[in-house]
Amino acid sequence: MYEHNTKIKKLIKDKNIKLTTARVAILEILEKAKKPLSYEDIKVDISMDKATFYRNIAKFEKEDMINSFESNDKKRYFELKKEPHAHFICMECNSIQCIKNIDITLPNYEIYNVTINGKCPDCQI
Amino acid sequence: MYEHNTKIKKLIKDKNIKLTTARVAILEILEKAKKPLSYEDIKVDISMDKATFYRNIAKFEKEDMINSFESNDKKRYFELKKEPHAHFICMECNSIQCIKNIDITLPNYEIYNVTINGKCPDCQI
DNA sequence: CTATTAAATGCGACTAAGTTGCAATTGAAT
DNA sequence: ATTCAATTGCAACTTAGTCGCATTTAATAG
Repeated sequence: MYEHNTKIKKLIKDKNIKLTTARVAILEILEKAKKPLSYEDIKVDISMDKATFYRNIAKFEKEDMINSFESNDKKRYFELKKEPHAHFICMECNSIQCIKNIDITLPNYEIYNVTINGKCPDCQI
Repeated sequence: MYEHNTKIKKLIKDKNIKLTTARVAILEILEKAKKPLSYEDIKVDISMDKATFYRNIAKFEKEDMINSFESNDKKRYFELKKEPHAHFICMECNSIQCIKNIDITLPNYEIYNVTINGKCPDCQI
């Protein structure tokens, strides 16, 4: 059905959730990608029902394993949670870029996610 | 049909778009609100077809009169464009707050919009 | 190793924000 | 007042994401 990978398996086992092929597959793709992916994106690589995908994503978010945000194209994008960073979304070409050299703090607020919308260097006239 | 207001009328006339009652009504409500509103929000005050609302919003955005962003509840929120500022969206209570004392610049990027997701002070345990 | 059972999967039907086509209406300009 | 393009409102549509339910799978106990 899907490929396997011991590192990813450990990641799942460490949380107390069931180790399933679908979960391994999702996390493996997210790790390989090294950029946020949507359901449409993962579907290119593996055929998985969207209900399964989104239900697992919900579980991963609850277990604090992934981040997500909505892009310009109305789709949610997901990535493995590593060092916190912001995302830039270009409103011209819809590309998504991870922005690491920015950090935002607001006293008394807990910040999960920062999204910056605008025009990327490539899309300036 | 809707209320009128000379200040808003001027705002429309200054762009080269038609002055219609729907447009006056939308801008007037956005101005009164002083916070971003969704279609659902404006519909509480005036009965306007959603196609009319969204088509006018699209025109306002094209004319650079308003800002918009998507909140946690999957709805788009709109506000009159004034001083640039970020928005904080609480993922617990879905409230939206304007954050003025933050400014983000990225060399070679044009930034339209910054959204911060997290937990607001009221929602910390 | 097999039986048990709670959790996970996949399918199809559904939801809801936003979009589109089109006929009727309105507002700016002559 | 007349004209004509732009705008409005309705209904039908689109589409990402959700939900119910019957079937399958993974973890555990025996």
